[in-house]
Amino acid sequence: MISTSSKYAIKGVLFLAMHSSEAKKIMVKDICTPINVPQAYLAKLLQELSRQKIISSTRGPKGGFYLSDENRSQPLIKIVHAIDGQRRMNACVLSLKTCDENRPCPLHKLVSPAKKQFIKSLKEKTIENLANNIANGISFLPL
Amino acid sequence: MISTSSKYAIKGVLFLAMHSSEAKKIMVKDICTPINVPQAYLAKLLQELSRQKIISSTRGPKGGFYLSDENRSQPLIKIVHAIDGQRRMNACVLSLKTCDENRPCPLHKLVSPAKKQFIKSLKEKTIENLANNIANGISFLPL
DNA sequence: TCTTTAATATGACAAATATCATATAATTCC
DNA sequence: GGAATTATATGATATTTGTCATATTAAAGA
Ligand code: FES
Ligand code: FES
Repeated sequence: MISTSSKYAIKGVLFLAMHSSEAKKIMVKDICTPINVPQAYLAKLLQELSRQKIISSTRGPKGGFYLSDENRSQPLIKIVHAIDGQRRMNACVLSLKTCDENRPCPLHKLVSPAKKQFIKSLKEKTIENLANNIANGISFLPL
Repeated sequence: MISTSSKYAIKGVLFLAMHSSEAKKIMVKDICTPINVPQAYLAKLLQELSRQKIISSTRGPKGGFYLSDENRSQPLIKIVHAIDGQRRMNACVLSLKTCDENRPCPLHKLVSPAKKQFIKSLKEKTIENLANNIANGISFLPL
């Protein structure tokens, strides 16, 4: 449903949301350990997100990754779409060509409401929203 | 969330539910084409399910796979547990070690209700239930 | 302008998953 | 009992996904 890459990307972005700012950029090597993701892998993912303008970065000394205010206001789903593409999330559980109400697979009715709800959440909740939850002890990031 | 193998297995079992009986066994080569799954792959999966007594089989001429009445009354989740193991389905979306309410990851609240609901359906609905839906044109199997 | 620092780009490598192939064992029918 | 048939067992290959390594490019500061 959601790839390991996306999971890592989300972890990384949420970490940035909590600890970085335009004034305080963070290097991958300082992100990977606390969120428990291999450094080179995370680097690749953050680079991709940066290319897609979902997060921000600058290189050189004092450089690193960070989140602008605009970045923070983006919905979570942007991350997973950037990494997994648009299709994966919307695909049929049984991998039928099309997943729609007209010609539903046997599992469609079981899974569709649940999945719609999840996708809705991903579209509604912003990076900032989730970061706030962590900050407030409502949810937890590492490990 | 649910592996390709499980998808194939479910397709195969549902096909058996619709077309087989103790008196009418079906060979893999007659199942794989209509449900669009590679023959050798499907064979392996059905063999595994047979070993785990989730479906039935006999070899030799007039042999093949089939579903007994007892087989039909089993919940869907048995198939996915047999193929994917117990863990996969219950794992945290972000792959944290434990997924529980006490120390939820940032996505837990977004995905947990949806997933619980889906798992519940898989536990409640029997193979027969879904087969009936197909028979009644409520859902569709092939492709 | 030169050195250092960090992201970027590219591609090699490893592991997991999915797919295919072959030999063996059990059942039926003659 | 022997030939044909079909599941079973086992393992090889291919593809995808995840991981690692290296060289390049841009920014900062002296
Ligand atoms: S058709 Fe399979 S999940 Fe919608
Ligand atoms: S802790 Fe991540 S989904 Fe429950």
